[in-house]
Amino acid sequence: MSYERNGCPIRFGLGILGDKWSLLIIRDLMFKGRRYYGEFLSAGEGISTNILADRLARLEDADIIHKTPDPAHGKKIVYCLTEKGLDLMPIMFSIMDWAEKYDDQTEVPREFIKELRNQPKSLRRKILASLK
Amino acid sequence: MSYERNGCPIRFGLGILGDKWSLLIIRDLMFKGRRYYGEFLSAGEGISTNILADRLARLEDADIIHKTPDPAHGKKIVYCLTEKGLDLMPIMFSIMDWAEKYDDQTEVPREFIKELRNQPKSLRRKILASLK
DNA sequence: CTGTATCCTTAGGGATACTG
DNA sequence: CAGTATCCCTAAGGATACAG
Repeated sequence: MSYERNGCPIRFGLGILGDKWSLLIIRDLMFKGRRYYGEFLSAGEGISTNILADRLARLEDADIIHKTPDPAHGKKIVYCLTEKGLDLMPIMFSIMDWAEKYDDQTEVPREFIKELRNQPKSLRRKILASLK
Repeated sequence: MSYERNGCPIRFGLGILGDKWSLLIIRDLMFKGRRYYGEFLSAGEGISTNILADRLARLEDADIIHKTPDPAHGKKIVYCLTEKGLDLMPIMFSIMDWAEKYDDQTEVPREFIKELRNQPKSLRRKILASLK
């Protein structure tokens, strides 16, 4: 009910963008080198455990993120962006551009983001993997 | 509470993207030639009058849209995008690209959208004004 | 035609305690 | 550490009637 997609790309996009938390999680994965449940939790945004777990599950269902057991630490679980998730990057960049122009509180993106932007897609994943 | 901006462009963007209706109204203004309250209402999305009025007011507060009395018809009111609103276009395009790639229900954007995309920004407004 | 006002329902989400 | 399970509360939003 309320809003079905039926062929509109904007409505489709709103399925992922149209809530308060998903895009922040994606941002953390994409630009901040956060990869663990605990890192999202303590990111200072104030998301609560149940909501975080719910969004992670939804994003995984939508094939935007992917979870794997951390090879290094036995217990931990690592989240990473899928191809589909990485392909959200142009949206992120265009939002950043807009905010940079119209929000005086927005800081200029960090250097590595500018750099990232100029790389071919194939290199972006490597750059992200080397973060932090 | 909950989520303040303090310098993050994504959080800033979520002010417009992070709800269910605003982006659909912007889409209607930007690509569908809808300009009147009544046209938004009967767009088939099922928005109700109070919500529509509220979103229009918010978008106007955010300087994304602008309302003027219709010079032609005495009673009507015309909504249009401001410069700031028009500058959301790259975000729209990037969402469309993503949806076109990953949503099999999404139809290829109509020809004029492709055309619009290739125009310099200065011409886009004119093209939009001639819509419908 | 463009909204307000009201009422009511539901979904989102915070807090907290608990589990594998 | 990575979640579930509750409980509860608020804000979002649908329906409808009414007003300028």
